[in-house]
Amino acid sequence: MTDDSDAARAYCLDDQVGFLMRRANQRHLAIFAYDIPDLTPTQFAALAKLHELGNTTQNALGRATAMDAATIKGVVDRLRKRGLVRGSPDPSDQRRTCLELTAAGRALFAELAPRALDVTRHTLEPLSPEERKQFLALLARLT
Amino acid sequence: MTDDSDAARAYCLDDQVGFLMRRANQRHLAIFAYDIPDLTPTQFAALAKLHELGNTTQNALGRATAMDAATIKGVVDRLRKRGLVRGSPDPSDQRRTCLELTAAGRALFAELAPRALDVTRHTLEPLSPEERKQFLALLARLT
DNA sequence: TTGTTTTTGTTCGTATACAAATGGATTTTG
DNA sequence: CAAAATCCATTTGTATACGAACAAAAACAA
Repeated sequence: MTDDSDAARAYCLDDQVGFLMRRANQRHLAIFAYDIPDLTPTQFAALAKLHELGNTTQNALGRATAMDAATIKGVVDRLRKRGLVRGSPDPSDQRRTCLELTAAGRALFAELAPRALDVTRHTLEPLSPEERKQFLALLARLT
Repeated sequence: MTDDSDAARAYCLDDQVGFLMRRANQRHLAIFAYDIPDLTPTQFAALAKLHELGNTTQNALGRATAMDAATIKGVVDRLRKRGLVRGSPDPSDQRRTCLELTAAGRALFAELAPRALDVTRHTLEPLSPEERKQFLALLARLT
């Protein structure tokens, strides 16, 4: 005899999207860390976007990689400290720092890109090719 | 004329599962924070599992909620500080602390459970009922 | 042109996350 | 039983995440 509400009795954590997404993400992060011990997923994302966009502003890179200003700052700081990214003042806007990949940054990205594609493959491995397409299409609509 | 590897040219961050999952999770977390400002998702997960399992050990609760020992400690500490969870030493095993919900914890869970179900609904809102089932089924296989 | 609003980058505070190391308690094993 | 392995909870260190506040610079408005 409980005095729980209906919802309290009906609520099952293991069936909630949030919990499933968190666990799926944990599994993905473990795969990433195993396949690419060199960088964290966010650091690699910043590297990849900087490679894709060419020179960019720090906050713009943050928006392109879905990180807020405070988060992208830390990520860029660590990439700069490792000599993978370089910043120079923007003459047309004194607030901005223009970011670009260093030679080492480009080289590392070229080395890691194929492994990053493997990470995606390994993450989706439990699904059939058809299911992978479905999953990615549905997932993209929840962003 | 670039000297990029094929993979470096083929790599598109926005198409990678990891990036999509991270963004879908961000959207979900924003929905959660809006619908349930009282607790964080992890804190609520711990509350819900403790409600579901009854009295439990701290590490066992961590395993049930997919948090490692260091993470669940912080979560439980904050729940205890707010008087939602109470701990007592386990007489049969001196290493353990037995956790249980307080009356306030049970009351808060009963109040929040229906809203937590709304969070799941809101998160999956962009999908049709059929697509939601598919998505959850596929997602569960990636955990 | 002056005053308002935005944007940029930074800092602070809080909350996950997890690796790694620790000390104490329990269990397993030889 | 004694040694080894395991488990519990904790601590330290690093890395996302994000809200909030900030100063300086730029864009915009009246």
